[in-house]
Amino acid sequence: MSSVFTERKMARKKEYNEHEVVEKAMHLFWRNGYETTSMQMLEKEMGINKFSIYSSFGNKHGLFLESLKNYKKKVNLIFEKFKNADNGVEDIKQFFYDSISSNFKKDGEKGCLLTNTYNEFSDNEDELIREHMNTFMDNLKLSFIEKLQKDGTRDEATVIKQANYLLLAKHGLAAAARVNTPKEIEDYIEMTFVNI
Amino acid sequence: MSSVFTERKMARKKEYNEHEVVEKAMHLFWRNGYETTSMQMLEKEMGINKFSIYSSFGNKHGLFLESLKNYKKKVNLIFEKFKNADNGVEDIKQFFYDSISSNFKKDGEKGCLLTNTYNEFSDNEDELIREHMNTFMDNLKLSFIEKLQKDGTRDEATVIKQANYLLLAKHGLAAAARVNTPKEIEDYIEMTFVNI
DNA sequence: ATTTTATCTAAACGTTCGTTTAGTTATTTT
DNA sequence: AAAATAACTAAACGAACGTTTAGATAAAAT
Repeated sequence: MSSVFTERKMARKKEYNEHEVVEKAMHLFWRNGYETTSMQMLEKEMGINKFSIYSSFGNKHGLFLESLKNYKKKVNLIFEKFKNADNGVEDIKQFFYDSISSNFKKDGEKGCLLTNTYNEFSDNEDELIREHMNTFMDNLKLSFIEKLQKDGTRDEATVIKQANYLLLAKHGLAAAARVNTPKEIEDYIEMTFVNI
Repeated sequence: MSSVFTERKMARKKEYNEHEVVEKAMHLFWRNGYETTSMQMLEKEMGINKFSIYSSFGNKHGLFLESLKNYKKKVNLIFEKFKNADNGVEDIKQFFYDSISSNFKKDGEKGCLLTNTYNEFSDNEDELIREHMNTFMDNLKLSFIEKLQKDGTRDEATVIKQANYLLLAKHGLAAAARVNTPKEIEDYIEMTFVNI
């Protein structure tokens, strides 16, 4: 990744790896959300000084954006698997399972970082964050539509309606994953796909 | 309501009505959440001085609890209608519609205050808040179970599974109502009940 | 070997937060 | 009318926030 700023000739090596500290920051943001995570907590979790954070990422907001990008990379692995699969609606269900399995509390993480962020910033005018969220949601919806069109014989209206339904279900699922057990989530996914 | 503290003989009348200012505080908390709402904003919205807030409600947390109670009163009107109805599963669907209709953006409110609070405090150790949330969720689930048992011929396992499903759907719905349109929400509710 | 400069630590910055206090005003009690 | 006191205004409190700065350290360039 290297610094987000223009590279200069270096006089002293960085004692930390930027990718590693972003990974740690991401997990902290994931556990606590943006506002609740303080620079002091980040300093401790990332194991580097505030100055180092600022020189590498500009400010807290810049660090959060890098954390989001880092999270998106992981999500994209699942998303690519989903798009490359070829079992129609069954792929969507599998995608739900794959998404949720990564949403579970390895070390206190709650739900999906992207969905949490979408909710935390829903009434916020932060353009950069909204851009991240909207492209993510749009991509998801388009993929659902594509899968639904390829599979079975749905008319256009049904495809749109079911895609909307699945998008909301996915959103609700990620929110619910914050407070429900894997078993409850599993039942929910199965129920969701009975009528798709 | 009167003050949350013991009543004393008064030397000067309060120039505000406590119920009215709680109503205003509730709407502000609803729009912004607990942490994002500052005492300064509350002061302005409620139209009274900080001192008055503290003498009436103790602190920000006390004011929030009063706001939650106030919100619950409104929710309970819908909830009572639901419990007193006698059309089985159809009542649950109507309850979803009734709940959601109150979640829409009259003046920028986002979703359901109780669900928002449940999410905002999900990793918080605040006993009083958790108590509010848990009793609310438990009551909801019990009511769903009761309705499902009375209606049709479901076995015990199916009742439990469907009640869990509906609870998650309701939770997800309230979260989704923050960022989706009424039309999308309506489609979602209809889809939800196809296989119940 | 000396100079230069990026990175480090640690302290301090100005704001804003929730909360409290000091002093004034208005109403009740004597 | 005077005394007592609850409710008011406005200023101040300490703590925590995100951010910046001053000075020490270490590696590259000369």
